Amino acid sequence: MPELPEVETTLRGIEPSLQGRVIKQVRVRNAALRWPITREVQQAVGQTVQGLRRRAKYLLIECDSGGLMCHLGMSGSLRICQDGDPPRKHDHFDLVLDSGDCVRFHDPRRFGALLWWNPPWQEHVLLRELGPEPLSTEFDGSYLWRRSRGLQVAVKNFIMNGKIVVGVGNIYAAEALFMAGIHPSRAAGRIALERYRGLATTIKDVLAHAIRRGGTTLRDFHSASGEPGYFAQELLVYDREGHGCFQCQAPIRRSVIGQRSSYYCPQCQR
DNA sequence: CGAGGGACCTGGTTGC
DNA sequence: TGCAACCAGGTCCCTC
Repeated sequence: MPELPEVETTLRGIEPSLQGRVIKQVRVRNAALRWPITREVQQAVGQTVQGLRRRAKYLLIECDSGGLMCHLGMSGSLRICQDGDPPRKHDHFDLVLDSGDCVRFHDPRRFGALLWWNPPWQEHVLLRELGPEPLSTEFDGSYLWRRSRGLQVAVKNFIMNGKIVVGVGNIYAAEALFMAGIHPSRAAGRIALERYRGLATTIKDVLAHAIRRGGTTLRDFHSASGEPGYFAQELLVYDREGHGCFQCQAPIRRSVIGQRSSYYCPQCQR
């Protein structure tokens, strides 16, 4: 479900309910997420939420000292409800606030995570080695070009590698490569600087545009308020196998690259 | 070091 | 209708 735009949409949705509130309770119904939820997260109890931020696809809830860190994995979502609303299946934890609101985490596949971090969050082991944010100025074509020299890996895997750049998931990798006219299985080290300039631009464009649209809803993504995202209607290649390319009418192809489905136009992408 | 594959989970869809 | 196979938005970790 969640790529960077969906995480950003979620953050914006829960922020008004969390900002400045005291966390009264961290209620764990099922600790068996990607990593077991530990007792450390109870340090949040009694602390005031100072702010929310996103790093890669991690949501950080900054408290007075330290904070919580949540990842939505493949199928996770956070929504605001009232403490006392009956939990549904797969509602694994709640952050109960002094307002009576409750931030509720739902995740059928349980690839998500809830962790505690001690400051500075930048040094957390899961965040320390991450590449730049795609929407930052340090991420550009020359950065991609520099990092890719000598690499044989497919460019699609390259841009989905969080040590290179964060937040580019399977959907938006396919979309950005199509818009840049680059074949997803081309070796990353065999792409010229000019083409990387184009790719960095399309990555920024597709992510920024999807955020404005409230994320992509393919199956079940809903924002914190329950609204679906509206980007799915605008996908150019993702999940369009056999349908005509919007640019040249050739049938869109699907192939597996790095164990993930990859969609591309065999005519427009080289 | 880079590249590739398995692992973690549940549920929806597809095809026999 | 039943059941098995396959597929899914992420990413860490192991092996070669």
